[in-house]
Amino acid sequence: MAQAQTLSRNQQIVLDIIEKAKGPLKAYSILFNVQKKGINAPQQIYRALDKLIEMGKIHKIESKNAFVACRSSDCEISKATAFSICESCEMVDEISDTKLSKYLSGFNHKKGMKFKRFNLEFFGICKKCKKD
Amino acid sequence: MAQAQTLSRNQQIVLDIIEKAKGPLKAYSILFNVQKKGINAPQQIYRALDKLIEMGKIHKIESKNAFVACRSSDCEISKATAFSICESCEMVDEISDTKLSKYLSGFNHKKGMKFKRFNLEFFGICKKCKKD
DNA sequence: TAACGTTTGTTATAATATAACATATTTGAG
DNA sequence: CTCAAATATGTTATATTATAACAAACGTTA
Ligand SMILES: [Zn+2]
Ligand SMILES: [Zn+2]
Ligand SMILES: [Zn+2]
Ligand SMILES: [Zn+2]
Repeated sequence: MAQAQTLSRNQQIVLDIIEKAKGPLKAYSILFNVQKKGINAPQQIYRALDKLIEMGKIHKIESKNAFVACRSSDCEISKATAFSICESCEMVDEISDTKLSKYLSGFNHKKGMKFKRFNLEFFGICKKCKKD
Repeated sequence: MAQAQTLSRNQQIVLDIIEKAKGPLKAYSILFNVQKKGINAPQQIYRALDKLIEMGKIHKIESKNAFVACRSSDCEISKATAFSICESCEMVDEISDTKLSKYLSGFNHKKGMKFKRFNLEFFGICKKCKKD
């Protein structure tokens, strides 16, 4: 189980950067952004990322190998995540839709497998990019 | 648009290996398995994989960076994919559920984004692993 | 045949992620 | 408080995944 709230120094640094970002961040771009703060090695980034994911503070966008802050608060500690992803500008938006979440959480596999977690990624072109 | 059916030599070699496999295969493990057939470089594998994905013959399991053959035939050329993944034995099963697929294909984002494609990955422990 | 698109081969390198080990810091039971 | 356990850090090296760039061969089809 993850600790309640207190973040360690590196975890806080990494979380701050991800929360401030307008879009998903990649691990090495985080690394380059924090080298002035004394973090020098990928391990330090990946360890912080792992913990932040466990705590539900951030999510990994699997199709992009990138990380976003959780804005949703009801995504049940990363057990039920859904995102919309613009294929043009790379924008990622966390989808917080109770109906969708319930539908998928209740979905049962024909072959009897009980699911503990899911991740859903939608792709398209966002409104902003359509105008261009 | 992808070509109708004819696969090139390398594409066929790669597809054969993926279809024969019991589970998802990683690009470099495919590479090691085909070196006897004269394929020597990652590029050759990745190029074949890209084309096979376009044609809907295989899918990429994003959370595992691995590839499986399509068994479903109605997954609309990789525009609507869903998988169940065992976190213990790494087994991957393509979910072919019309209701689920329709529900998600019809899902519309509150912010007006129209989706062209989705990928859904469920995680749990499969029946076989539960027995152990 | 000539032109075009597609596939192949090849070398090099970029980007993403983990292993392994030594230290330091925090936490909590006794 | 005090010591032991758990957690976090720093660091070097390496593994894994993926793409860039360029030259040559092949397969259309006009
Ligand atoms: Zn969330
Ligand atoms: Zn966009
Ligand atoms: Zn399929
Ligand atoms: Zn299993």
